[in-house]
Amino acid sequence: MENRIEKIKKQLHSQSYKLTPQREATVRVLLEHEEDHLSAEDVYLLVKEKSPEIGLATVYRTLELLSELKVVDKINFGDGVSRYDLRKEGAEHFHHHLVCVECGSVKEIEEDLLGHVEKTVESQWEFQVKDHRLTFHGICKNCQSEHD
Amino acid sequence: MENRIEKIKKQLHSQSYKLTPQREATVRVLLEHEEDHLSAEDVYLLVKEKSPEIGLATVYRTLELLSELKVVDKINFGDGVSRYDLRKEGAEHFHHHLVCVECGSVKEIEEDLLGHVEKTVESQWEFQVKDHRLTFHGICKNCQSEHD
DNA sequence: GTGTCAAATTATAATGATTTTAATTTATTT
DNA sequence: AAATAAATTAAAATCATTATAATTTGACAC
Ligand SMILES: [Mn+2]
Ligand SMILES: [Mn+2]
Ligand SMILES: [Zn+2]
Ligand SMILES: [Zn+2]
Repeated sequence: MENRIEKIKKQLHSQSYKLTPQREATVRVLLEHEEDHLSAEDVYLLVKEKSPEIGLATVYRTLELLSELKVVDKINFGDGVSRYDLRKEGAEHFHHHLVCVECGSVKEIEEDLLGHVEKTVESQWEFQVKDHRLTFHGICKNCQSEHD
Repeated sequence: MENRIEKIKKQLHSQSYKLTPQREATVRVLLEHEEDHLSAEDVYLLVKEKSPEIGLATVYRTLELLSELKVVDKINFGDGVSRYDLRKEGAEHFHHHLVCVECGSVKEIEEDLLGHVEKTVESQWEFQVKDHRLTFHGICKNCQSEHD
């Protein structure tokens, strides 16, 4: 944890941003909820528990900043809000998601899986791939068993 | 064109919805801009050219309805608006997108490409895939040549 | 240490996309 | 033709996000 924060601090400094108390509190919440997909409001409420004086606008600005630095990825599952997802430690690309259309659960896939597909895209479509967003919609393991 | 509209009409009827003049006008706009990725507002303005009496709320409701029927897919490229994308004729799955981070252009890939990956997801993660969303972010052919 | 400046934050107001509401119109059934 | 349900309109409301103005913080110069 402290280790990850140190790294993020250095990333901020390298672009001459500071790790303010508000930013640190926000990062801590993100680290403590790494599996989740929190909205700005969600993050705000969680940060407020430990740092009640923080403002919602600051959380928004911090998340935007972390997004520019690629510390988090901003994603959208189609409900009306943006969600913020920490990059996995040392990950080159954004990870994938499995969204269950029955129960709404979201599972993560950290394996890349797209190496071959990206090579095809680069050669067939002459498009130089930098990153990807992949989400599968379907029935999760749980909901499958409940069905029959 | 008339052929596609007939099909959509039948899809609506099968769920006991009607193809009202407003709905037809909206579908026509979508068909005439199949390559584009129009926002609700975009669609509204285009429909208004031929049917000036239509209301924005109707366009929203129509797009929502078409989305439920899987005639269109609602997507989000990270700017603040939802965009509505017609399913390709007879397509089983949603098509993929190549978004250029330099110029913002969006290109479509109709080939599926994910067959193998989906098999892996089904067996390794025991997740029954129904559909997918895949977007690549990178440098388009045009912007590549301008670079050097 | 005190003054100065830029960056960051706060509280609040504004914006803009989308949804809801109430009244009206249209189409369908009796 | 009257009754009923579905769809639409115009307007207001909602809600996520962004902008604004005033205040605070922290680094640096004197
Ligand atoms: Mn995730
Ligand atoms: Mn498309
Ligand atoms: Zn499920
Ligand atoms: Zn480009």
